[in-house]
Amino acid sequence: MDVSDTSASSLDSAPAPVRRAGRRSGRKREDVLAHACLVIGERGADATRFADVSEVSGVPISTLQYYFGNREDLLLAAFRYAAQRDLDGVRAAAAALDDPWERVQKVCAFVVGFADEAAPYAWQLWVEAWRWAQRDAEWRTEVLADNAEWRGLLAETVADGVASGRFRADADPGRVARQALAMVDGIGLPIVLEDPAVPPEMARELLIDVLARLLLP
Amino acid sequence: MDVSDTSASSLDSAPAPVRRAGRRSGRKREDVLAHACLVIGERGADATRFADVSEVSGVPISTLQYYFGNREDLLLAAFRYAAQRDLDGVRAAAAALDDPWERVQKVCAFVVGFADEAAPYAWQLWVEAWRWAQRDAEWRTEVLADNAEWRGLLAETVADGVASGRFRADADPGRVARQALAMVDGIGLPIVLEDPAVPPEMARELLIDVLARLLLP
Amino acid sequence: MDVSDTSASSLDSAPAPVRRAGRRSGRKREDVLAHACLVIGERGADATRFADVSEVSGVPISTLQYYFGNREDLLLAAFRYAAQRDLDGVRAAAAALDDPWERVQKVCAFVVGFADEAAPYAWQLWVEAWRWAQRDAEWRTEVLADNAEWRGLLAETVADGVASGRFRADADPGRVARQALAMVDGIGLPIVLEDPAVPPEMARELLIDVLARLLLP
Amino acid sequence: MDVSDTSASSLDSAPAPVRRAGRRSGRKREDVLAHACLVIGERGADATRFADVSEVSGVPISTLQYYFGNREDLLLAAFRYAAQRDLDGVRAAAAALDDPWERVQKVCAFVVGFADEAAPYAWQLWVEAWRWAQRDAEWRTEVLADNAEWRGLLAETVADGVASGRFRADADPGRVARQALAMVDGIGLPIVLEDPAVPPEMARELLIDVLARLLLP
DNA sequence: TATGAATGAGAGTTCATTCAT
DNA sequence: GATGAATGAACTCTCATTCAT
Repeated sequence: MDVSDTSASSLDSAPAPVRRAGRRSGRKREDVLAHACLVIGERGADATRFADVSEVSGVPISTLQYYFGNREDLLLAAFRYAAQRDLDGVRAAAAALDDPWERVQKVCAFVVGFADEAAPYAWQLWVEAWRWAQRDAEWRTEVLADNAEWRGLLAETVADGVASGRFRADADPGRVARQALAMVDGIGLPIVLEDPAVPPEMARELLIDVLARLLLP
Repeated sequence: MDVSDTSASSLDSAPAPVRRAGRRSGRKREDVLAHACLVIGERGADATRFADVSEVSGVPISTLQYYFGNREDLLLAAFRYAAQRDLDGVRAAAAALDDPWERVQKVCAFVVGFADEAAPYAWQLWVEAWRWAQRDAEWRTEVLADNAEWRGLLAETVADGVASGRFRADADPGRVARQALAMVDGIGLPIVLEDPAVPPEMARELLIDVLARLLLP
Repeated sequence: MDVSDTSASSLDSAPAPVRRAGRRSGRKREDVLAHACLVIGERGADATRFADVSEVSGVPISTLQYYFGNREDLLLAAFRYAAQRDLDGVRAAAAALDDPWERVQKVCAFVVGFADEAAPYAWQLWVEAWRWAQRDAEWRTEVLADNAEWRGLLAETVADGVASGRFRADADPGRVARQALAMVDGIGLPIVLEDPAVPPEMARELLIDVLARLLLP
Repeated sequence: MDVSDTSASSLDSAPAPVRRAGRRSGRKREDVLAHACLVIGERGADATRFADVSEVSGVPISTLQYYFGNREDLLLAAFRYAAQRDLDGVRAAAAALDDPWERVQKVCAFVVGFADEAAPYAWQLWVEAWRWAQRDAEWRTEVLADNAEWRGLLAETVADGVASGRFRADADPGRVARQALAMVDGIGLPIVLEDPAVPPEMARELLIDVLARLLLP
């Protein structure tokens, strides 16, 4: 649980920033954010100090403040970065699949960490974001917008499947997307807590079962 | 968002402790915990200071420490208190219902705050507990045990319904309980965030729809 | 260095109170003081809390306060107890010796811990007393009086030796007593610090050498 | 006994830092340490709070912590500073004297505060250091090293005197140094306590008498 | 642009002490 | 006479932030 101890495991393996930003400073900024996400996932947002991010990213504290201003601004920037990155990732992964049923499963699996492409600490960052969104308007906007993106992604896929006849004709894309998202969020809980009563394999199966009842003819 | 400002709204309406404990200190202890739960729900556990609980409950800081020792121990005690209280509440509410289908709906509705008997901030406390459980073994144990209780409650009801023929004969109580719980946890999210895309009434309907597909013949 | 850890070594072996006080409470009081001395020697007076003495002696904190009043009063009482006990001890030990030269050595050896009769932590308690005496009038009085006792004891012995011809005729009892006491106090330092440059055996020899130069013909 | 009251007497007369360090912070750091030594000497190390040093030195508490980290580290740094300063002082004073006998007296007189060059509270700081050294390994190392320096200084001087024939030919520098140091430490006690039975002039004379017996032919 | 130095605000914790029984 | 409950005071320490360079 200690960042400095896990340096060998995950915090050092910050995924290389996805897009090659033009400006050099943008490059460094993204690097910092990727590291910040790791710290947030590891410690939790409330417990994430400038000092932590500084230590992990190698960037001096005052430089972090120069870049991001507030501590809270840094946190929000990190969440925005992660949200975008995850969305980019899942879109890329989904685009490679033709079958709507497989696409739905991929999208759902992504957040919870089933998929290999899943970003580290994706679900933990989600929980952190929820918490802040409950109490901060700016975060709330951000989270709701992100939620809408995911919902749209799912709805679109569902609509595809309905159109192609792969899914039940009476499946309402918007409704099912909301239900699927809820299932995903809910089934993620025991996974992250490593609840022995709901091992990952069972969780996946239970999730897919619900999805099937909602979608498959 | 400020506790002292909202004192008129909810923080003062600490629910009267349920059982009249024999010891005077036990009485006061529970009172403090009820108040602490309100603060935690309002501010979040990380942001809950001794000073906040002291102010809201009227008990001096050093007395809080005398009672609970650590700040973290206070937090954990509050969660334990809330978990037990909610469980007691939902059990009482469910016991009054004969129809398994209505019982299932009542139990599910309880957590998310649909039901009138629902404890204040029940869902917020849940999220807080999840977060801590991710990083603290003691919390994890507590949360998993509590999860098991709810799962058991649901499974039991499902089994009743299957036995009475109210539910589909092929409904596996354990499986459905896990799925229902996931759905409840997941659908709570947009409710708490007051996501305009998923208003409470829709959330309830979407939840019940899934439950119906899982249970009803 | 931890009291609770050394419970097996020394803190439990509180020497049985010397005199059989008439009152039962006096008995318990002495017992507490003997324990308090151990804690003071182990931790230092400043770091000696009511809680420590309570834990070691088994007497509740409020009872300690009921007995001794202030924390400082407890400390002072403990020092008085130890000082008297040590003085009683060394007088008894010295009385058993006929030869003044042996008596002098016995008295000197007592404080530093050479002698078997030496009380536990005698020297540590001395240092603690010095420190407090520098800043507190009451302690100062106590320490000076105790110093005078030891000086008198030594002077008396020196006078005996001079009278009996065992010591140099020109040895001034008062002067030599002061010098001997200084030597004792000074040579105790490396012993307590376990200075490898001045092992106990060497310390004893160096001390006796000086005494010999002062006293022997 | 109160620092704020005695500000006019001694605490304001912080000796100007000896060497003009290059860095500005080094300058300020030394200044703080000089002040800290005064507080420690006045109050005792255990009773020395950040607030005291802050008030006397005019440096904010958080800055003290920024400089030294811990309270204990501040204390240790202060002792190191004082030890070095005293050693430098006595070496300078001794270097000015040709006669070994005078040099020995000067060195011995220094610690106890006879000499004019003596640092304020030198002996009090010694006692504080002893106490901590009994219970803390780091302090012990420091104190033993410092002790060794003083012993070496004395032994060197004795060897000089023996070589020059000023001292007895059979005087063993190492032995005599140990004995002299013990005498110095021991005779300092009544001086600091202002024991009326051993006024400073008598203490000095008693000390020199012993030294003479050890060294002079 | 980037960074080290410095500092104020705030929090947890310890501990002696008071009070009621 | 003896003891548990309760509480205020004091202190250390962490951390975000400001300022100067």
